Amino acid sequence: MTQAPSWRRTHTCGELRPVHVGQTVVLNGWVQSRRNLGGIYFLDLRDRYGLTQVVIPEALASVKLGPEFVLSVRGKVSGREGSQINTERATGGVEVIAEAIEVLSSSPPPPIDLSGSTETSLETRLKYRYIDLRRPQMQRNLAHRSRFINAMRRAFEAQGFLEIETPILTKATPEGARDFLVPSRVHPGEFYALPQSPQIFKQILMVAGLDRYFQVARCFRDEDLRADRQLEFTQLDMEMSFVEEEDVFATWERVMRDTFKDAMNIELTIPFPRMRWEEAMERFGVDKPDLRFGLELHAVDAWAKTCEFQVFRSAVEGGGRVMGLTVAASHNLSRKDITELEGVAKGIGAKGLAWWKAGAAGGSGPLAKFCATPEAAQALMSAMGASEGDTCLFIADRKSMTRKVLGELRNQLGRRLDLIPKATSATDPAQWRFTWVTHFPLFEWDEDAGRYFSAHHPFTAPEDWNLDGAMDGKEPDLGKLSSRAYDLVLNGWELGSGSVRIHRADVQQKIFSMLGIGPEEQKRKFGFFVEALSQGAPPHAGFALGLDRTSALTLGLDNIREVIAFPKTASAVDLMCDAPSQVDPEQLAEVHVRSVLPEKSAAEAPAAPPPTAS
RNA sequence: GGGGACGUAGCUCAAUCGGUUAGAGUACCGGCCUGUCACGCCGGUGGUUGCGGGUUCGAGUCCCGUCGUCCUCGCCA
Repeated sequence: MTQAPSWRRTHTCGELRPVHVGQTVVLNGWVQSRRNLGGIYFLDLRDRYGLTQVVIPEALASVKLGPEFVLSVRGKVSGREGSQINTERATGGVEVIAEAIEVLSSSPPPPIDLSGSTETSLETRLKYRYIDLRRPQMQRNLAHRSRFINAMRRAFEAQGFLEIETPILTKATPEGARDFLVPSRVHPGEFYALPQSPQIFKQILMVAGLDRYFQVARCFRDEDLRADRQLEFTQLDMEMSFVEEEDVFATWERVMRDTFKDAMNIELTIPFPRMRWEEAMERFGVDKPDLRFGLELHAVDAWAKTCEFQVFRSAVEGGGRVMGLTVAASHNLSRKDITELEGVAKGIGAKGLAWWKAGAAGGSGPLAKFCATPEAAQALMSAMGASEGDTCLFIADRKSMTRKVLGELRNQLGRRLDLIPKATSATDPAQWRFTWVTHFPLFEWDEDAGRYFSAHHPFTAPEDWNLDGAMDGKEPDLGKLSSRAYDLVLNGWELGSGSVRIHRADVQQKIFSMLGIGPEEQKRKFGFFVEALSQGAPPHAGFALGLDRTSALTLGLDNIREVIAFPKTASAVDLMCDAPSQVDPEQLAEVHVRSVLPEKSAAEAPAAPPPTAS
């Protein structure tokens, strides 16, 4: 009795080389393309590892083989000579002469072009994600992400960190983003929340003496989506005890250096620069500066205060700022460019955009008449760091608006004027400009709510443990307090954030009070946490890095959907499985929940749902 | 919640100022082809122009509504 030959592969589709010539092999994979020349018939078989050309002999030419059919091909490896060699392909020196073909699975023509000749809409890609993910580009993206995360894991383990899992079903957190709620079947009327981050748990792990924790943690925030934001996202979360900022920075710098080397063969230079939040805002207008180009903001308040231009003077006298950007003459910024930039500025909320073509003799443009004297012109050029013929752009407004507008203009000009240097090679470390931004404000005023909120989160240590006298019963200006929160910024993207934490129960309670959370509410929502802090909490600090963003950025992509296997659309829908969706009334009853739809939807509810496109 | 862009064949797109039977490439099907590798050549199938209403002699095109996708502001401790 003879055993039927197995369909199982002996090699992958990216594996065969001239050294295998003469061997009988079995390949498994998807039909990428067919080229039937009549007397000879070629087929490319694809799997995650590559493409291999298969030659179909006459005897097998009648087997129906459509694109994306899944095959097992048994055959002999044959060498290719001269012009037959495909130098574009790793397996191009060989081909497999098929002796037997088994169709493991068939397929209709795919709705997504897998040859790479046309770009399919994201909508179709997400609906048929299982086909989209067959594309080599997507497989490369996911492989890169996997390598990157695993390299980080090794780097943390090498530094003595323990990977510890924390709950997904947890307690709703007041403050911050909207929670996803999960009704409890066992406890009618009560809800779990999905974690916005493992924040409280990792701090408690420090209280528990675990000393060094990390986790690849899924986080959930029920807020609107963006190209760089999903409802659920992944962080490399960590926390460490008996440390301060510099210890956290040094740990992460080693991790990033090792990870970039390991996953991408890039030699990062460490340490990364540090700058206080105030410095970042003053020099770049944003808290996540792109350091790949200059074009820094210049303060011209002193000049503005004494000039004849009423808009500038009143801005400064009213407590605002006058600042500007200097665009080198070589960029030939046109009137049309300036008009467009003014549109951008107004879109953000600026009242206008003043400009001046710098010149010792007064220059030109709307500001020229205020620079009529050589002294005034010279002083403005000096304040703006401008040379003859440079174009200066000015915003005069409230401090925060001035920075915000110029920060955005700076970023746009960076792109429009091509100020970002091109990488000299794939492993050029100069294209990765990291920086730490430190000492963010502790609180931010919320106009609508009429109260202060934590700028980072309420567990962030203040720069001054005495809270500028608040611990002694005084009442400081909350808007002026600095925190020990920090961000890691790469090329203008916020990769992650963290802080030194409050390890003192009394300070934690004081912060809650400052946020308007009274003793009762504190006890109900954070009682267990404050109690933990009061029972031997070590000083500790931590950080969390957004892995979706980091994976995308290190692949040169600006949309995190390209590094997430099953992402959601801008309206938070999973197009493949059509989630969210209605559930059976029995299911709702079981968890003691009844839907109360908004007016409009409620009126439509009895009608049949519209048919979905098929 | 606000703003902008888009929605036409399985896929990617075109269709002038509102005017003939809505086209092309690709895919698919059939035929030819012995060295292709996005094979080539010939032929063919394929459309409720997202959906609903309106204006008009006439709507893919204009108007209103609605649904969906993308970007963005708000939001995202």
